[in-house]
Amino acid sequence: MTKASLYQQLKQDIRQGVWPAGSVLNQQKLSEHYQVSRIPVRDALQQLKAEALVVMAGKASLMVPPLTATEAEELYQIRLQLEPMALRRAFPQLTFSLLGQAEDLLHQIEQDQHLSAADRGALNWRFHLTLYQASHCPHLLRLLHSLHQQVERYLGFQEISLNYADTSHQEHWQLLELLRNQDLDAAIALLQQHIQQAGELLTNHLRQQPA
Amino acid sequence: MTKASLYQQLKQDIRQGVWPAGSVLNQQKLSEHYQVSRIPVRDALQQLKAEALVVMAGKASLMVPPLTATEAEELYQIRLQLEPMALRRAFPQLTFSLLGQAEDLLHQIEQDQHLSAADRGALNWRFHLTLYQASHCPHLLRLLHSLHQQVERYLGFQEISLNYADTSHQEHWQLLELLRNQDLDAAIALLQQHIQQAGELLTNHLRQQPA
DNA sequence: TTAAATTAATTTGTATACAAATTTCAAGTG
DNA sequence: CACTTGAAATTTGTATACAAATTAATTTAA
Repeated sequence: MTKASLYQQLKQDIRQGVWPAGSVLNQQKLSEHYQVSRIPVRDALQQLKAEALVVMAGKASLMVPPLTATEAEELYQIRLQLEPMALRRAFPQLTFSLLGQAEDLLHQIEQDQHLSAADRGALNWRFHLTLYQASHCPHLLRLLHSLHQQVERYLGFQEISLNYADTSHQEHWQLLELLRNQDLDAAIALLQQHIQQAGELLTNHLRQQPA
Repeated sequence: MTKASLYQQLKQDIRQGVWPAGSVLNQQKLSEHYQVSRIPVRDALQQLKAEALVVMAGKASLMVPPLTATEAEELYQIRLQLEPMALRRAFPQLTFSLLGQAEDLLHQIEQDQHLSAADRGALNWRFHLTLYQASHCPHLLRLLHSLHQQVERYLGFQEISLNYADTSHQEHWQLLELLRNQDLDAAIALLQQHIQQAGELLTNHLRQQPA
């Protein structure tokens, strides 16, 4: 387990619930679990801490942060500001190649029958990122990636993905169509509605099933 | 030099140009300079890396990132989206106590005669933060803080601060006045103009004096 | 019984030493 | 002369050991 991959692995394990929300992550436990010394564990934790994927719990201990409905709403409000901005800045530089790549991802989601909710979520997000990448705004993309990671953990639940998967997927096709037709305003409007809806779904879920 | 303070110190030293843009930060050099072992240096660097206050330079080395005019513009565009949002969400929860605190900061800027450009910049930012804090949006505040840190390094230059200091300061008083009068829309409009102007000043400076 | 204080246990923070990787630089080749 | 190649030097990555701090458990006092 090399350093970069320990960071990746730990992040993935947090995402997948190996270390659930509220877990206190102590260095020795982690170093034993991943069969490395505490030093690379510390390195990974420092990075995760700076990204708010783990948070302080007390004076020195770190934990996987529970996400409240209020926080989720906040995160989606931020995305509601930034993702349209990313799309607007990407729009003039969208190539056929890029739109094709995005379309490929949508086909992939349709074809792969045995896709877990998590995997489908990852592909959906890659669809968004593929479009945004044309903006050539590294800081904006970094922020969006970071914001997405903070909620990613909660997107696998049945209550969220069930029934919504289809709607969301159809909206992705619509978005692609609007972009192909050079209708930026409509695309932005659709994107905003898309994000708002996803946000409401998550916050409602969190309000019903706190923690 | 304890761990948290090494992180703070290193950040401050980057801000103040001890390690200028483009500098490669190697661990041994830093550990000797700060009289600590490489371990706390690594911890601090990991955190700074995750905040984009240092960036990879090659496969393993880290450096203080130069800021291009394009990036500065990007960062200010992001702030232009998020700071109005922060003010909007803060507005209903702004107390007289908080507005008083903000006013105190403005008085402090006026009274302290021998204030460096950096110190004045820090107080100005604390003025903004004081208002935004009423929003009770931890993630938004964290982002804004992070965004500000990325440009802070460049705000001390004469070309930027000279002449603009007065304008900026007056706008802060205006902003406070509008908030006291419960005129949110005007406050937002002023804030947007305020940020835009600051952004243009910095990007123009960077275009003239690259690196 | 509760709350504060003290001690014991655990956990984090740091230094040193060594392994693995990267970077540099010089020699060799076309 | 540019371009590889390869070894030397530097630098980063990791393990172990120990110091300092935090957390917990236990005792003591109100």
